Amino acid sequence: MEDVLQSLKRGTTEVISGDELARKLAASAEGRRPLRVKAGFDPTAPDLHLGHTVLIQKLKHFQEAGHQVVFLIGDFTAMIGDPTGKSETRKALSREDVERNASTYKEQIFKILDPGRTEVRFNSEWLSSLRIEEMVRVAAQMTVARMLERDDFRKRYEEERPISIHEFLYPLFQGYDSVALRADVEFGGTDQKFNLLVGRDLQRVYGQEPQVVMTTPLLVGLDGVNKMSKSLGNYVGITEPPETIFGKLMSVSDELMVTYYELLSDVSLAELAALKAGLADGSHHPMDAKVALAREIVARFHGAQAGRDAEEGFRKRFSTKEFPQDARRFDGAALPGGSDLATMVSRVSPSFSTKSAARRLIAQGGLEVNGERASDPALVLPREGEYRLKIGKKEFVLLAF
RNA sequence: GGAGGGGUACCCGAGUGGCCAAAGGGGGCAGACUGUAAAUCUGCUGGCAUCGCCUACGGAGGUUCAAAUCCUCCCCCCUCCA
Repeated sequence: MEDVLQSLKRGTTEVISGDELARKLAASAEGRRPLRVKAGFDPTAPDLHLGHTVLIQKLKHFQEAGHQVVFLIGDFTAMIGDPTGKSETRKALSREDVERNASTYKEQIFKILDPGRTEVRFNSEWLSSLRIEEMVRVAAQMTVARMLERDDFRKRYEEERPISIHEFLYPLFQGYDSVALRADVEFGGTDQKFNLLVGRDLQRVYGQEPQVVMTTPLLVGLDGVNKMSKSLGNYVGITEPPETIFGKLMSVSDELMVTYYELLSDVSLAELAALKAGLADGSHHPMDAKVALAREIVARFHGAQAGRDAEEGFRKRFSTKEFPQDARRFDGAALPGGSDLATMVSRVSPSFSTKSAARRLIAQGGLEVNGERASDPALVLPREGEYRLKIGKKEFVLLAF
């Protein structure tokens, strides 16, 4: 029992409260009633990345302990707009958009979660028909002063930046979701803490036992500074190709690698401690540790074989500097006659898509043709045979005439 | 309803008639170094091209030999007072 509790708490930042969780678990075991564990997601961005999986891994742990996961898609709350920071009004999603995004979600989360123990719900189910009287009742539970306790609201208020009224509704609706779902536990990132606590308050008002609130850390993105997010481009998407995931993970700093081990890996706490010790005294090479991590993550989403293949491809490409077998092919016939290197690169590479950019790249020594650096942008290659192009650091293309 | 502040390149932010394709920082890209790390150093960072040309400082007009900078109208954002 104690072991279960510890494993469920592992990796969380905060549990409010641990005692309540223990009590609920005990009651659950006794009454053979699984706990309802809720986590909410925004339907506008169905591309999950590793940052989301920190939380999903936790849900999985609950599932493995026999509990019921409720995967809530906030389709209604998304329609009124997400209050994070900017004043960009979200365009309303059509029913079809939401449905499509939801199925993408399912496809992705079921790489980790067990579909048989996962309930997928939409909050429009109860929110879109919520009577205005009911809404007033909900809103009456909250004061402006308390809202302003929330970190981002307070900051914006102090800095005299605008806060719209509807942003105040967001936490209320999220809390109401917990009432509607009769949640026993709610998970969220640490930035969700306030919202999660509102759920407790509302549940009390509705005569329910308050949910236990569990928060997970926000995963830092590949840049090592900002939280992982798609819009910042510092993410690893779980549907990305194996070699992309592998390559991205290999390029993180050693420091960040340790963080990733802590939050993403399945290695035990003991193994993790051993790893850290090894890194510290130099007996374990950081790159080996990084390879192992990358392999594990790739395997999680693409299978063990894909993990091994990605590792091998990576080693060949970068350690032995071998031209990759699976390099993208580009048909030389698509190039205009008499194309110089700059024109060629601009047509072939999505990263250097203007002639100016291509010219700069080449002049700076970022292009290799058949293993030789080619630094004259005006050079014209004979239109015959095949050329192995290395464009910049990461792009390999086989150009064939 | 009234008063004031503001919209500059991917982002932040300087620039108030020519020396402005626009300081500085961040980010990004490339090179060196490496473990395709990180840190560091160096260079580049609107487009097309042989001098040069085109596009660009919220939008549309105007003044001027010359406008991000001055004038007019419009759009948008923010703050304060009521």
